[in-house]
Amino acid sequence: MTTRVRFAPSPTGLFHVGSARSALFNWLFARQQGGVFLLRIEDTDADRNREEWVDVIINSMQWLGMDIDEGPFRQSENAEHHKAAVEALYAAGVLYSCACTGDEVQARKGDNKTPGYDGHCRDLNVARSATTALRFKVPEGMTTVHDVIRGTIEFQNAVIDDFVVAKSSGAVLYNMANVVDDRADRITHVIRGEDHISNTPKQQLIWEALSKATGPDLPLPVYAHLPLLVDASRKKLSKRKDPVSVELFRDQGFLADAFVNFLSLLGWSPKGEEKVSRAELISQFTLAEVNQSPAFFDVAKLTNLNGAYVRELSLDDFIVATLPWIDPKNASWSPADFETPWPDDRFDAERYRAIAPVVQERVALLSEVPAMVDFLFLENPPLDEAAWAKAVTGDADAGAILDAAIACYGEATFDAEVLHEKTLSFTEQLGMKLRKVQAPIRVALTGKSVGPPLFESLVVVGREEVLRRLQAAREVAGSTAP
RNA sequence: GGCCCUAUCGUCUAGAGGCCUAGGACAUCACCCUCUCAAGGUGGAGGCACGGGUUCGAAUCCCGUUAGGGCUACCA
Repeated sequence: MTTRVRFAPSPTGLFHVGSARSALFNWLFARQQGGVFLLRIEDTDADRNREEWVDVIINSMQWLGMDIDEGPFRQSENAEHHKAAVEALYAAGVLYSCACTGDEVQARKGDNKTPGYDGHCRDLNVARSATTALRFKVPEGMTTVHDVIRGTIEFQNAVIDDFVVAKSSGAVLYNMANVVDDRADRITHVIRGEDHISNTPKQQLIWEALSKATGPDLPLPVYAHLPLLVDASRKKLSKRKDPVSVELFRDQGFLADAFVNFLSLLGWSPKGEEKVSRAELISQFTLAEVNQSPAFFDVAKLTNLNGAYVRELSLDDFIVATLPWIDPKNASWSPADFETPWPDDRFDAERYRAIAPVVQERVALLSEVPAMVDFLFLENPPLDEAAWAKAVTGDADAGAILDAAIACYGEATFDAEVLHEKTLSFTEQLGMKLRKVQAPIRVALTGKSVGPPLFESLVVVGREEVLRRLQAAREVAGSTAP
């Protein structure tokens, strides 16, 4: 039997990292088993769904490279099947009509310890109407869930209340719709978050009732409940409270491969190195090895991993990957709320390509690139006041250093090696250290005290412009001379 | 409250009774390298929640306690 798994999100908010991790583990498992990965949008709650969230889910999955074999399907499109299944179960006597309102249930419950519905209408044979819901008649006994990750979990049926399967409006609810679809889609493995554990016995009950009432007699799927992803206060990640939307990470310049690799490390670990390729992930992944305790999403670790992936890119790939941040016109997509610090017409692809190799080694996030190369495309790069004050206007030696640099760079060949040597020699003549001498030159050139290696930067900017900037700085430089 | 899940460095994890003086990664600290910043290298600090069993032997198995979390909707 071929493995068939599904990722079944509800489009009720941003696509967050917890959902992405669930999708990933399903996808990895499907790919490894040579199975089928399908996407089912569970949009039966019309009040909470929004079409734009569907697009976000699909776009995010595409970005992460999780290709879907079947779908995306809309659960809402199967409404007739859901209703037919409900009727079949009602006819089979598994369901009963209930006229209780929520308030009535609450009022009767008082401080009763038993949770949920009290079974008030269970044997009342209430006539079905537009104000009655349909409840599942939970049988006596015990329901046992076999979970690949957690082992056997037993539920006394007495603590499972007679849950609603179809609203008075006729709308079919999650537990029912989900099972009907899983059966129709011939799902073999249900891989989802731990927050669904308590739904599982209900779904098993429905599954078995359906097998009996309508057939076919399908075996229960294998269940695997993934540990939750939690926030800093160890609570389940929330779409509302936590800024963890997948698109946000893409917009900050994380690479999809790094992101996927990091996600795979939450609740699971590969043999050996943590940095593993997608192919290796697919071949190594095992559901049974997924651990059982909740994990916190550590952005610092993701960032570090991302840096490693960035450095590993070929020069061409690096340039293409950074296009959205440096040359938006030629990029295939654009990060939200982002503008290059320079006007389009001042961007120069040749210069960017020349500096890119040394920039690539220095960024962890692609979004860090613009600030590192802005001095190439801006006539007057923004000045870091503190750096300027310390290295140029406030340094008594700055004048002498800039004088020497101007004299030297006016004649030297503009080659990084050569400039390095020549600078070293005037540094010695001044009786200083290169560490000190590079500071005012760097600030004069780039406006900042940190950036790409100085000599490469000088070469890319070019003699004429270098001299202009150094002279401008010289005008205001600190000096010991009168 | 009830049911259920979980518990190894700050974080993610390795660990399937002796290989554990508990390993790795990120973060952190120190040093080295160095034109700034990164990267890299070396080293340091840092953990089995607690209490009982079982066993010759427990991070690992059992029980309890504590703590955290999930669910407890005519949401998914």
